[in-house]
Amino acid sequence: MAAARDVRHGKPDATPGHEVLAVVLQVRGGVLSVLLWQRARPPHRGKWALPGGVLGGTEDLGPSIRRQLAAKVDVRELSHLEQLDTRGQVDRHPDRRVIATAYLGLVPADLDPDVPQDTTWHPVDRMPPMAYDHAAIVAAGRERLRSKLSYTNLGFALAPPDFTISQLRGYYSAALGHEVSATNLQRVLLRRRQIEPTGRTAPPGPYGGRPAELFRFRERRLEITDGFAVLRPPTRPPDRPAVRDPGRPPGGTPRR
Amino acid sequence: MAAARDVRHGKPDATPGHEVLAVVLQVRGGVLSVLLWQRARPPHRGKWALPGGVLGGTEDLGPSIRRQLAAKVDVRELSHLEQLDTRGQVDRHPDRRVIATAYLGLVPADLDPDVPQDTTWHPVDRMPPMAYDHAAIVAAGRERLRSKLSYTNLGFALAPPDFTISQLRGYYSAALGHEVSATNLQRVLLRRRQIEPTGRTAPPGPYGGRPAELFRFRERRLEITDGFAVLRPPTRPPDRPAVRDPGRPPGGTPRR
DNA sequence: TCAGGTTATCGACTATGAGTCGAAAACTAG
DNA sequence: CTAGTTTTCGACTCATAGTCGATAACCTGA
Repeated sequence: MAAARDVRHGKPDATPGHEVLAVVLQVRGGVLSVLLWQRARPPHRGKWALPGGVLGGTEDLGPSIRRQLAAKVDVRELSHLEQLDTRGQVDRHPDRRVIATAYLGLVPADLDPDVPQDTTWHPVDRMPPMAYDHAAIVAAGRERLRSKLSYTNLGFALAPPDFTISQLRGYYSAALGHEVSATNLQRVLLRRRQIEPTGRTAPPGPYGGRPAELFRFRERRLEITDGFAVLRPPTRPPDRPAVRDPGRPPGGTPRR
Repeated sequence: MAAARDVRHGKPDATPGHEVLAVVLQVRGGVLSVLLWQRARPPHRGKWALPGGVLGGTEDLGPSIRRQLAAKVDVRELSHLEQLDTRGQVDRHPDRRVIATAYLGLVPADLDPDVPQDTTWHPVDRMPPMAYDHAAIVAAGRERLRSKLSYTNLGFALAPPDFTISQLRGYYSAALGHEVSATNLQRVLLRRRQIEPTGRTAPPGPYGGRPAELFRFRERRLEITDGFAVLRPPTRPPDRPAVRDPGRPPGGTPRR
């Protein structure tokens, strides 16, 4: 691979091109999936690629990725978009030098956005043959999501506006790749004041069962959960009234 | 500022240039400082800028920032280097479109690398007038350092090979911006197995006092501290299939 | 040599948040 | 009403972090 460098790029001082790409993730049917389109033309004909394209000459990075994404999916359904990293390997593109800035996009579960013919969702655990270095970029996106679920409220971007704890558990376990306890998830997210009950309930399942309460995220923009940094500042002064169990008002529990 | 866009950039489809920049941080005299050089020529003559420069035509991003840094500081003294983010605002450079990929570099305390005439260290809390958007990039670098100190072993990049807990406390509090308890720091880093005693001690201070034990970091490459992710996988006991099965055997899918 | 001052280390205690488990609640179907 | 199902919640345990004070190990000066 490195051997190809010297012969492949004729113009050493040519300004490299710049493209933007996006790893768009969604939990679909309980499985974390990524939006890919299949290339119809060389290079990498037939392989699957991330949505994206070359940066416009007067276009900022963020607006550019939104514009490119609009060709593959309704951008309004994106619940989150953040920059991932930038890759400049000389040989990452076979024809010419292209620097790529990758983004991570998220779509709430239960949505099924219209996509073009060449575009489909693929479970991240069963990726098709990928073009360029896009497989590595997807891996970076998964990792970013996984880690941010721990110390931010990013769950809001995976979940629809209202959800039960069971559903939320499904989104988290799909994104994290391991089982998540519903009890613990609820307690943790309530304590962090990320979610709150809506007061309504979801209809019971086919076999009955207690109807699940519906919750929502208090905030649908990214916030880092404070209080989880280690080596905190010394005893934070009486700034915060010591968050007490926000869950229930005094007389909450039903009869006996 | 946005009003200037349309008149300033004549060639809408011109390929933008690409540069790399680095926020190089070091704790100097107990104060977190950043390496800056003063521009001798317009634009932004006299203002201070981050080390960096345009990306070579056959140069990867990482090698490029190392090459550019070599002009300002001995790169071999860098204890850490990682990509920060990429900025493509059309008007971030007054003359032409330049996309910048920023890096975060760290130099261990107690080193005093040779730097050119135009280059000096500046306490991050007293920044001089900055060129371009470099002030914002420095802020991003500080934040990255601060946050990674909490959940990685990045402290190794701030500290010299051997150090006392007191010294280490100084590096951490300078980088974090608040006091850090030596007792707690030692216990936390020992438990995470980030540091270990060398068996030697440092000479006592001018007023005597118990000589401090010397410690070192076990690993001088970045490692994320596991066990601090919230919502961990379920206590992985001895065996356990560990395989998630979205579809449950007994029940069917939710009713319709 | 010893008393007093200085700095580092360490153990004990407390606080907080997370993981586990099982009982009870609230439904459906027959 | 009973049996089966699913959700909710309290009580417990565990792990890690923050605080405080006692003790150790060194210095200087009388």
